[in-house]
Amino acid sequence: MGTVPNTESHRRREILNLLDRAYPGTVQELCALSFETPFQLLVATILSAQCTDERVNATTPKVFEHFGTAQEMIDATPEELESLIYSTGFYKNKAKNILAMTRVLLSKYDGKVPCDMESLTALPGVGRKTANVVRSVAFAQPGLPVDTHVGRLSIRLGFTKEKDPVKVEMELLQWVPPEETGGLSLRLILHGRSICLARKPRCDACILVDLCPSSRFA
DNA sequence: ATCCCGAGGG
DNA sequence: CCCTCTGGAT
Repeated sequence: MGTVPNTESHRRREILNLLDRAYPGTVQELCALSFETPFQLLVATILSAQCTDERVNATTPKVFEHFGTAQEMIDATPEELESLIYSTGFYKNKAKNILAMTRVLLSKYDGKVPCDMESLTALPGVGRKTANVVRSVAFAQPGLPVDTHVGRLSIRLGFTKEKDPVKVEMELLQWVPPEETGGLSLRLILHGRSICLARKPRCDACILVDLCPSSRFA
């Protein structure tokens, strides 16, 4: 037989292993958003657009104090919600989307968050990235959120040449084990924020230098 | 100035 | 595919 070792698949596997070691923990532990239910994670993720997790976590306790479930959220007025989430930015869109999304949850899903991709992305204000966060973190389902970091690092690491987030996701799903998709996304985000910066990647401090085709030491 | 776990509309 | 929506931290 003498199967020739697939060096590319080995390289990818080694990158996943190194990321696991550098950023250990379960998907739930790696997710920086604080939440208690799928509904709360969904709201927190909508709020996280162009906003730090830290600010989202400073905001959600006050929101969930009165509007922690779909049944409670439906009673919030747009103005009330807007003022509560104001500091997360895009507050008008976010408030409108959260309320519209809540209405659909109540009318179609008995107030519960669905876990399949089609139902999730059909919700107002819920795109593919948000749906993948909810699936992988709240439901422990396969899901690979591709944000700006995941997209950038995927190109630099030679995982893809695509820039479209959906295409990046599709390519990664072809070889990343389903149970590792959520964790990989979170680890790439953490690595992108701390080391593989958009402007000045800190290759000198990167644990992946030897495996990265874009390293300045490559 | 630039970045922070985006989504919808034209 | 481009634009818009937005405040806060650095």
